[in-house]
This record gives sequence, structure tokens and C-alpha cells, in this order.
Amino acid sequence: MLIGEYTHNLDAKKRLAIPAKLRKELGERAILTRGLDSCLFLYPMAEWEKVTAKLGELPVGQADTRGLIRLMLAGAVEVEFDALGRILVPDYLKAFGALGTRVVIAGVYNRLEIWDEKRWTAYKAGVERNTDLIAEKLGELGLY
Amino acid sequence: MLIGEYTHNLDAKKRLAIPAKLRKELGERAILTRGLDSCLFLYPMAEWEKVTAKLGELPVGQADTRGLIRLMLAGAVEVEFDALGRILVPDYLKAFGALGTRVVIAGVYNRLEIWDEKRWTAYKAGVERNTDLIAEKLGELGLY
DNA sequence: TTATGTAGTGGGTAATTGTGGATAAATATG
DNA sequence: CATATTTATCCACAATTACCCACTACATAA
Repeated sequence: MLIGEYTHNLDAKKRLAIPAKLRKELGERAILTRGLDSCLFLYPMAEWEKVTAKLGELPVGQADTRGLIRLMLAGAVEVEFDALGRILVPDYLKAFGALGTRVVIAGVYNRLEIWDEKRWTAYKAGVERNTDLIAEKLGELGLY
Repeated sequence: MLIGEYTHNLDAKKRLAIPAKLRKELGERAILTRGLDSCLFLYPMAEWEKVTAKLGELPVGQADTRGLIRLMLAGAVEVEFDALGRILVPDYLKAFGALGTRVVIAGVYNRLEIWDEKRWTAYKAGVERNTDLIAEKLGELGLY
């Protein structure tokens, strides 16, 4: 299970250090691709295979799911970690995620999410504004 | 069942001693995450697994549940106890809980809650002011 | 009261981690 | 073919974190 929130720098050479704790759960390499809500997803190999399997099962009829499939598959790159645990973010993905220098790496279940820091902050604030709704959901789940 | 209220210091290195009595009920490690009312939750592993299991059942397609999942998981960290029973509180969680030096650790059912002392005092005062209302609710529940 | 153990606080040191730059290799360009 | 530009590998510094130890306070029991 990948969890946690870390803030790192995407340097001038588009290198991004993956937190050591999380790196341990990923292997030698991983798959970086377009995600939902303008962030990037970084999947461990094993998880990526599950994802592609699921994408194949989705109904091809619906235009929106088809679009999602295209984005995820076409946008995917296999990235390796350099000696210091950094990955290289291609230009088009950097653009897609609107990534600046300060970048947030978040563990979400079976993947990492990579966000521009400002967007992440804004996104969180937006979700937190719906606290009632969330509390309600949590209640339904029996979590509180 | 975790119960009791303790006040400890969060030191300059963001270490927080968990009361020995409570620690016995937690194992080697636990999950620290964002809670409600600006406090932090510390879950025993077994409880946390229940939470993630439920999160896993939620539909990822809906934007609001996606937000909920992100907040819960990205906000969580696995913390270990050092040789003296202390955990390390990450910056973003310290900020979320508005934690100063004096910190209250309270046992609540299946989790610990971590509060900034002032907020805790204020919160308690607020609740005490509504005692009538609470008593009423308790009555509805058949507790008195 | 004194001895003894346990719990919480705080600090010092060493190892790890993240950052940014330097150099070398590869690729493209005129 | 030489030059520029990008890409990869390597290295050095700074900051953070993990680990270890010492001190104090408090409680319990002799």
C-alpha cells in the first residue's frame, strides 16, 4: 500500500527524486502516465499490468472511457531510477501535469500521484470544503 | 479499547512520545493520518486495514470519492516507535493539526487522537457548553 | 525515607536522503 | 565533419533523519 505526502523539487533537467520510503515499494522501474484531475500516475510494474488488463475490459462504445484509455496508454512511459532514485519526466507529461519546480508526490493505494504543489494545495482545499459530504460518506463507511 | 487523556511534548525534532499504557495496545507501528476537527488520528494496524478495505470498495469514477480517497491515503503515514516509544510527525501533518509544543493524546474507541493542547481545551469547552444538547442525544440512544 | 524501576525529555553523532552542478556520452544540426 | 544540443552518469554538498545515550521526574515498594 502506497501512502504519504512528500514535496520535492523537479529540477532544471526534469529530474524528480522519489521519496526513499516509497521507492522501496517500487522496483527498479515503473510506469509514468497521465492521470485524473491533471496529475500524473506512477505505477509499479505489477500494478500497471493490472491496470492495462482492466482498461481492456472497459466498454469501447463510450466516447469518454475511450478517451481515458487513449490518454493513459498513449501517455505511458517506462521510467528508470537513476543511482540516486530519481526519474526523468518527459516534456509532454510535465506539461500535462502543469508541473513547476515544487512538486507533490502522494501515495494513493496502488500508485503514486505527482502534482504541481499549487494545484495539489488547491485541490485539497476544494475537497476539504466539502467536509460535510465527506463526513457523511465516512459515516456510511462506518469509519468514524 | 483505547481510553485516557495525556499531555506530552512534541519536541524540536517533531518526535512525540506515545503514553506507555496506550502503546501496549498498539503494535510495533501504527498509521498516523488526518482526522476530523483538525486533529490527527493514530490507528493500530488492524483498524487501518479496515479503513483501507472500505476505501477500496469505493467507485473511483466519482470525483468526490476520488477526493476522499486521496485525502485519506495521501494524508496517512506509517510511523514506527523508536526505542523510547516515540513517533515522528511529518511536517504536513504537524501543520494540519496546528500542533505546537504541548500536545494532547486521547484514546477514542479504536484510535488515538492527537490535538494541539489549546485547541483541545477550546474544543472541550465548546462541547461542555452544549451538554444539554448532548444529554438529549444520549437519551435518544438509550444511554441514560 | 531510601532504593528501584519506569516513563518522558532532550541532545549529540552518524548515516541517509535530496539537491544541484560537473563531466562524459550520445544525438542531432549545419 | 565539426559543432551544438541534449541526455546520461557521476560527484559533492547540505539538510534531514535515524540511532544512541544521558538526565530528570515520578511512582512504587522495601
